[in-house]
Amino acid sequence: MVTLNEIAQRAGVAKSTVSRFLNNGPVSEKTRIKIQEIIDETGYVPNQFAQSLKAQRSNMIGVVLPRFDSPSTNQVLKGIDELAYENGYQLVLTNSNLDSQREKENIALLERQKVSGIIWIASFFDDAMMELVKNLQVPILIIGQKIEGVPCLVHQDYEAGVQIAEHALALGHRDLLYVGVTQDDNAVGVLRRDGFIETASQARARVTVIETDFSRKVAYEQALNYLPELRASYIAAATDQIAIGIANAAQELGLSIPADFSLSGFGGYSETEYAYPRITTVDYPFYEMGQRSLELLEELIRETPIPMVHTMANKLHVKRSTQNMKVKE
Amino acid sequence: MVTLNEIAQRAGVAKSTVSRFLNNGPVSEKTRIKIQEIIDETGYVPNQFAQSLKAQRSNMIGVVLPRFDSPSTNQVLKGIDELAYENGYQLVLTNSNLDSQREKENIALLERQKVSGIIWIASFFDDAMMELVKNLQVPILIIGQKIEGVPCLVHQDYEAGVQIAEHALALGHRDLLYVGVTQDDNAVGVLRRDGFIETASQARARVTVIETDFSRKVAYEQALNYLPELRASYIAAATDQIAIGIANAAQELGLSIPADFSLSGFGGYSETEYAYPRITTVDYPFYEMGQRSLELLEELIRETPIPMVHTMANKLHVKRSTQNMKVKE
DNA sequence: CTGAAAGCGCTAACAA
DNA sequence: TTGTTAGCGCTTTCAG
Repeated sequence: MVTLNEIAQRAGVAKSTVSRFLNNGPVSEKTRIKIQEIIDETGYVPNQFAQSLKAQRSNMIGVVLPRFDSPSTNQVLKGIDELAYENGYQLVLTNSNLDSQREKENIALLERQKVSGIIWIASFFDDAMMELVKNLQVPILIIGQKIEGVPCLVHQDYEAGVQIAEHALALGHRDLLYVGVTQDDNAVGVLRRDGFIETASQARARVTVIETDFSRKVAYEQALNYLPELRASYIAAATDQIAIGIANAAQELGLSIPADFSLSGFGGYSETEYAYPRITTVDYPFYEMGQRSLELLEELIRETPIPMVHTMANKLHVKRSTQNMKVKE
Repeated sequence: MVTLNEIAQRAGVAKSTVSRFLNNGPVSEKTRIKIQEIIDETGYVPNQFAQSLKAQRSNMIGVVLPRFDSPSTNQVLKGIDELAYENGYQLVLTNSNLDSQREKENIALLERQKVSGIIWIASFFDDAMMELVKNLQVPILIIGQKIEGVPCLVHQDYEAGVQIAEHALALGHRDLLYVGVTQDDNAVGVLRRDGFIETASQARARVTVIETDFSRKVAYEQALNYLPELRASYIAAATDQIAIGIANAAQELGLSIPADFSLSGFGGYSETEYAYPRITTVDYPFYEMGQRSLELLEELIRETPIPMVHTMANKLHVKRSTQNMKVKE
C-alpha cells in the first residue's frame, strides 16, 4: 500500500509537506508539481482510518431505519443519499428491523463509529430511547416523531387529518368512518386521527372510529366484515396501505368505489398510483424530506443553532375514489 | 473520551494487558475482574479507527446498489442485513442511482475504505467495470449478472423462461406473445426470453416478441395499442411490473384476464400480490439471495476457494391470470 | 515555505 | 501472566 510517507521520500520532502499539499496548505509551486507527479504515478490514496483517528470523526453519516422494504422510507433515503453524495458524505445504513432494542444498538453503534451525524427515521419511541438520544455525543436528527428537546423533522399529520376531513365535508358527507392505527404511533395513530375527528365533529358530522394495524392484509380482512353493514358514506383510512386493503375487500364484496362509499388514504408515494380506482390521499413529500433532513443535519454538524421542530407541508390529492355524497332515496 | 490507556492506568496495569483482555488473551482472573470493573464504570468502548488502522481493514461490508426504491433490491438487502447483523458486520450502502459512472466510483470508494468485502448488486456492466473489478484489492461478489472470472450469484433466468413456456404450453396455448426488455440486460433481456422462445419453438408454438422498457407506465401505454388487435392467447411479460402494466391496460380496455388472454410475469416479490387478478409468475428468492450472497462473501473474505458462479433456483407460482386455452368457436 | 517530532488509540512482538 | 516498545498513516504544532 502506498503511504504518505512513501510519497514524501520519493519526492524528497517531509511527510508534513505532502500532508500540507493534500490539505491545500502553503506549498511552493515546484514541490507542488513534484508531489502531484508522484501521487499520480503511484495512485496514492490517503488512508481514511489514519485520517479519522486523527480527526476523531469520519465523513460518514449514519442512518437508522426501521426496515428496508418500506416505500416511504426508501424515498426518504433517496433524498438523503442525493445530498449526501453531493456533499461528500458516506452513508452508513443500519436497519432496526422494527425492533426497538436494535434501534438503540444501532444508534450506539453509530456513535462509536464516530459518524459525523445521525439521521434516525423513527417508528416508535420510549424513555430509554430518550435517555440514549439526549446523551449522544453526535448530532442527531429525528425524522417522523416529535421528541422534546431533540431536533426533529416531521410531517404535518394533524393538518393532513384536517385536510381530509374538510374534503369529505365539502363533498357533503356527514357520516364518516375513520380506520386508524394504534396510538403508540403518535404521528399516524394520534395526530391524523385527531385532525380528522376534531374537524368533522366541529361540523357536526358523525364519526365512527375503528382500529386496525399497518398491514394491507389485516385491513382487508377486517373490511370484509364491516363493509357489508357499512353506514358511513366516507371512509378515511389512516394510511394508503389500509385504504388499498379496504378497496380490495370492496372489490371482493362487489361494492363499488366511489359509488357505494368514498375512500381516502394518507401517504401518496405512488403506492396508490396503480390501485383502481385511484385513491384520494394526502401526499407526503418523502423525497424532499430526506433532502431536508440532510440539510438540517449539516447545520447541526456545523453547530449552527436551529429550531427543534421542523415540518414538511403535504398536499391533498383528490382522485377518483371520493365523490360528492349521492342523494339517496 | 475514555481510552484504553486510561483504563490501563486506572487499573494499574499496562495498556497491552487491557488490550489482551479485550481480545480474550491470557489474563489472570484477578486483573480480569479489575479491568472489567473499570470498563463498566467508565463505559469505555474501543476506538474503531485505531483498531482498523492497525488491522488495515474494517468490519464493514460494502453494498453497491442501483437504487433505493426497488422492491427486489430491498428484499436482497434485507437478507444481507440479517446475516451481516448476526455476524457482526456493519453495512455501508452506496447507491449508484442507475449511473454506471457512479457505480464505479462507489466500488472504488469502498475499496479505499477498506471494507472487508463488497456485494455488488449489478444492473449493467461494461469493460471499464470489468477492469476495475478484476484489480480490486477487496473480495467482491456480484449479484445478478454473470461476469467472467469474478464470483457471481445469479438467478436461473433461462430456466425461468423455460418454466413459463412449459406452463403456457401445458395449458394448451399455441400462440404466444413475449413482451421483453432490452438485450443490454443479459439476465432479464436475454436469458428469460431465450428460455421462453426456445422452449416454445421446440413445441412448434408461434411466438411473437415485442420490446418495452422496465416501467409499468410504458408497458401500460404500449399495451393500450396492441391489446385490441391481440392474436395471442397468452402473454408472457418479462417482469411483474410489465405484467401489471398490461393488466391495467386490459382493465382499461374492458378486456378480461384470463378469459380474453392469459398473462404471466417474472419476479414475484409480493409485487403482484395485490394485483387483480393475481398474476402467475416465477418467484425469485430475493431475500434468500441476499443471505446467500453474504455467506459467499464471507467465504471469499476467509479466502476459501469457491466456484465462480452460483445460482438461486426459482419457482413457478400459478395464479388466476393464466388458464387453459379456451376452445373458441 | 519546509522539516522534525509528537501523538491520535490500538495491537503485537518480545522480554521479563 | 505481564510490561515495554515500536509502530499503523496521518495531521499539526513549532522551529527553522
